[in-house]
Amino acid sequence: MTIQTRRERERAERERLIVTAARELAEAEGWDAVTTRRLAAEIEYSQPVLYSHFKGKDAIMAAVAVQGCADLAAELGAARAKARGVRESLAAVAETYTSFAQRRPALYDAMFTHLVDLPFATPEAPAPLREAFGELLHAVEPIAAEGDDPGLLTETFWAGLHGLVTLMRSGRLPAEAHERRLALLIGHFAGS
Amino acid sequence: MTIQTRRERERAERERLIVTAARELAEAEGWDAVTTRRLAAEIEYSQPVLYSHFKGKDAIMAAVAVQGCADLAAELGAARAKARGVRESLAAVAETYTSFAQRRPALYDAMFTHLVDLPFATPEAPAPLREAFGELLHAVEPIAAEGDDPGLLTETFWAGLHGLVTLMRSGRLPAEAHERRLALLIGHFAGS
DNA sequence: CAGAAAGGCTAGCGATGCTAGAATCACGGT
DNA sequence: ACCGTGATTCTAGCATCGCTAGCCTTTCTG
Repeated sequence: MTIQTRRERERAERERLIVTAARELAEAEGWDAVTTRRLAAEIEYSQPVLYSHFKGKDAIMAAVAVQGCADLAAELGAARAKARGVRESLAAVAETYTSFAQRRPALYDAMFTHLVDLPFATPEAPAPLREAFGELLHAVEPIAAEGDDPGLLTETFWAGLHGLVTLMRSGRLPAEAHERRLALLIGHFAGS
Repeated sequence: MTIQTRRERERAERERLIVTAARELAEAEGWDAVTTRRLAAEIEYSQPVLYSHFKGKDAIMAAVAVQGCADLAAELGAARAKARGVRESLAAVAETYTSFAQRRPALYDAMFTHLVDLPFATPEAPAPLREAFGELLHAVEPIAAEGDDPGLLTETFWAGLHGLVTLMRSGRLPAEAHERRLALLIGHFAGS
């Protein structure tokens, strides 16, 4: 038994090694630099080892995305804890969200831009994904009008944040007006 | 002169052929199917011919994106012409925008998702891009409060639409609630 | 009509994701 | 103690990608 469990423990550790190496390489040089060869060299194993852990490169990106969602959820939670009122919570969460996207663009892409076959809007979604959405939900819920579905409102607000972030990062929106656009979005959702 | 102009005319025609072939292939089978070899076969020329017209595959996608913006601008203009009031115009434009994105996902990706080096938010941006944004601006302008910059408000509203579209198409938002989310977005911008 | 020049094609380079099959290692039974 | 067995890892290679160098044919010019 002990020998079996040691094997499994080492295997799990190597899997974590792969995911963190992929994340760090992506954050340092972008996802284009994360080739299977480069990643294999980084973990000091050969390429096929990657495929004994993950179905392919996309699966590795998905694992990175899940880890990223945990990070985001933690940051959002911390921001919400510091904020006082309802509107301040919303603003703090929104600011933290867009800041996260700008500080860690590669991670954000894996989470929300790249096509990846993760169950998202279902109960089977990985816990970190639901937690990150839950943080948004907690901030949006208080500003929902009677009769509004808080979940739907959160999704819509999230879409606003996501749109701002992606359009700005691709150069389609000028970056210098970001704060003002964010204020407009919050203003229109929190009721001026 | 005539022979020179004929040459140039034929060259321009072939360039249009490349762009439309790329667009049709992308819309039919997705951008992954648009390889330089496949595209060359489609236009019945060899690969290097593509590179005598465009710097690379990304430049071809950019040309397709510009063409797509012209299409979108036309659709938005038609929708706005039919609508009566201020709020109806906004709703019609929003509905047309998201419908366009769902009907022609590959085209939409080239325009607004794919990383492409087109000047966007500047006066040097290609005319179709400015026209498409102008259509949005015309619909959003009337609902801007005094003191609000209509351009910034349009950008923010656009971001909301873009976020809804991209998150839904990647499976991160459930598609069946799209209409209700869109109604929420419009409601919060047009003042309940 | 010979030479120059322009344009298109064949062939190939380096790199990608992924995989088959050889080789190596640790383990268990006699 | 030793050898066979099974799992694990690596070497080598496939098909395909975007892109380009260099030949070759065709066309224009003096």
